Amino acid sequence: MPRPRAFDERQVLERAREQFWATGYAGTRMDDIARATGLGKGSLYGAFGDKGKLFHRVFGDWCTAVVEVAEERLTGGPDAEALDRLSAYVHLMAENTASDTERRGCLLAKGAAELAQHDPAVAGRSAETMTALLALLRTEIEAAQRHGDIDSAADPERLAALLLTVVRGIEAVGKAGMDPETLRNVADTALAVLPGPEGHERPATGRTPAREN
Amino acid sequence: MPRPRAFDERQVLERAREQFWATGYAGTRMDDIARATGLGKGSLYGAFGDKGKLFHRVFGDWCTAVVEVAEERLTGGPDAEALDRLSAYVHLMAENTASDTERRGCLLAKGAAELAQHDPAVAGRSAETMTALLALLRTEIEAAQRHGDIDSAADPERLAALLLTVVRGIEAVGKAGMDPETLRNVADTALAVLPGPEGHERPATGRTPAREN
DNA sequence: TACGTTGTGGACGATCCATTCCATAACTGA
DNA sequence: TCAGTTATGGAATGGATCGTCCACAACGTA
Repeated sequence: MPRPRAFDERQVLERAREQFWATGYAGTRMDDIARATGLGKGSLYGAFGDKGKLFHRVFGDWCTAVVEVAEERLTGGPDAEALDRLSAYVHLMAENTASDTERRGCLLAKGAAELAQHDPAVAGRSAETMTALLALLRTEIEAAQRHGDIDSAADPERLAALLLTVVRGIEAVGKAGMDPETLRNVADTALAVLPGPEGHERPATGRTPAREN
Repeated sequence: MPRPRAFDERQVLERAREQFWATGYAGTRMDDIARATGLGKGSLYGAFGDKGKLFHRVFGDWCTAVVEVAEERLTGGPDAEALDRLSAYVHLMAENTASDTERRGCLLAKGAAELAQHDPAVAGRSAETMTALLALLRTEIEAAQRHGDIDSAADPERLAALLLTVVRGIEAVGKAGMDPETLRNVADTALAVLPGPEGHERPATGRTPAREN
């Protein structure tokens, strides 16, 4: 019986995300979001509560999406392809950062940097996300170890933590201004230095002939 | 002939840095800085210009300090100890993040995350800083290669980029909520997977017996 | 078709914040 | 001691911003 909403909630959240992403939490005005989404303030506040609640909603959805992307790329395949999946995932993350020409970085990192210290909800959500990513990486590393692509004497938890750190680090140095080519190389190198099965040296750490500096 | 300043500029900048560090750029009010430093607004504006200029000053000083710390730890020693210096540096950075109980992260990362996209000065300064750190790491890796501690077939530029990414990544995942013990382990693991001289396996990637999960 | 309920969007009020202003203080050189 | 110059700090200002409010719109139901 009531009047139905004239907007698509999903789309509004997307626009709001773009705005927070572009200008941060404190730097984003509710008027900006109203303009970006086409909604009036009344609808905005009526549907999502205040600025903080809206951000938490956007941030939470983003964290969920980050984990989902990792799940899609990493889970559900034969052990024989586990290393390939890991490689594809790390390269995908590097490519995302490398091609982020606006240098917005990741909303997760940006939001955590700005708010984690003072907002327990943001801190908790980002910690959860890290834990989830870590678990996914660890599972794949164990799979690769079973198949003999990674030294089974290595601690999968430690290697997973290292890969996660590299992935998040790529994002950080990308935002700090490192050039895209180097970012891609970092992904290569990180995968190349993973300890291979004992006695088998992996070659990919080698110098890139095309580079002159 | 003029009235002399009643404050120590260095100390004021330190306090201002603490404030920006704690609450970010947009989240810091000039009143906060006035209270934190004990200065009146007149003195503050008279001495440092506006909020933006003050932040640039603080940010620039911090970048300089970051590079200086790296220089102190990394440069000027025999090749035989280059790997030790690298190890000490990476562990120091991990320790800094691990012991940052307030989870403020690094002002460089925080400032870059918040402002690099819109403030060319911040973007440029952080990029410079990355380049300087990269060069320092590369030099030490080359030294370690000369001494035979790192496989001389590996590209020092790539390894340097990887280490820098790990160092900045430790900071990022630390802020995102990863526990200190894991952060320290990441530093260990990153150093352990550096390609040793050919044929010599490095053992430190192994599982940690004390861990039960 | 009339009514009740909820959505809509822009105007409004209260607050906040960066910056300026100014009366006064502190100091030096004459 | 006096004059000139800069520092000081708090009040004032002007603009921005969050959240509320309200008159009106749209829809289902009786």
